Amino acid sequence: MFRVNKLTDYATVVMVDLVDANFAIPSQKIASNTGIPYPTVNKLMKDLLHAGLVRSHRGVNGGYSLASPANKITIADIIQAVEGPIALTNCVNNSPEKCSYENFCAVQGRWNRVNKAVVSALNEVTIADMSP
Amino acid sequence: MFRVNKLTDYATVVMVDLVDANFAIPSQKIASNTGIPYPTVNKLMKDLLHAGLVRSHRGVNGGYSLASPANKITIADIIQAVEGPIALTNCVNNSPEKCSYENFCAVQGRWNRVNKAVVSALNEVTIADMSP
DNA sequence: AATAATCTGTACTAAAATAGTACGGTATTG
DNA sequence: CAATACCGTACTATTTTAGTACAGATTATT
Repeated sequence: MFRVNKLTDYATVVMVDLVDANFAIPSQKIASNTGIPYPTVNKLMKDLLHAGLVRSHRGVNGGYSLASPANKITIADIIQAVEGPIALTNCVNNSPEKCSYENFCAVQGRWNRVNKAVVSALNEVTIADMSP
Repeated sequence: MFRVNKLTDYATVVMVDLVDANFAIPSQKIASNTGIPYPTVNKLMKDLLHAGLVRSHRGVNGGYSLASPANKITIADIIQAVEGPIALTNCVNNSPEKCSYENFCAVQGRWNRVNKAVVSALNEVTIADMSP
């Protein structure tokens, strides 16, 4: 099935929960707000942090907040944060792997166009759009 | 990783191999043309046939041919043929499954917009575009 | 300075989806 | 009627994803 990871789905819910928050929200709170299990929220936050989509604050009153305005963070950003580079097939330019048929394949290079179209579609929707 | 199945990738190669063919091409021939293993080609052809993307002819001189002009068959068609309905998450309208958080989820319904954008991106590229 | 709250990194396990294989059966042509 | 080629189902192995655990690091508050 052609779909995003369940974790990516969760990640959008988490990100939407951070929209309009004035203070940092701890994982524990995010978990109870969203219904996503606490350990899973923790795992997600690490990925979102590494990708620079959220900021973290440790210690008492710590937690997470968005690193940019909600209308600047797109679905493509979230997918990339959780799943890595968007490469629909191995023969797409930014794929982390190589295609073994590359040399004689009839479609070589042509997936790039498809990939670009999908990435721009995913870049058109922001978490501000996803927020109630 | 956000990607199409390997089989979908193969399927585009197979479909491109059928573009400009004047006669039905047997699986065996498709396999040797493309480098995709024969049993895998067989499996693919069944899916493509069921989806109505190719026509089959049994017996001597049988094989497969495109069911429509190459510029009418899109990448979205092929993905759907091999992987089923395109539903990026469970909370998308045409998803075969249901989301268990549905009632209180903050993003409920909003993935539909993303899904639509992706589907139309995938419908803009045809196998004629993918063909050398 | 001590304490409690909270993030952070790594590694492991379990579950699910995908890829690949096998084989007996059916239709068509010559 | 024999050779060619499709067709349906079901199984197995592999890979990917999801979920869990836990020890360590940092900070605000008292």
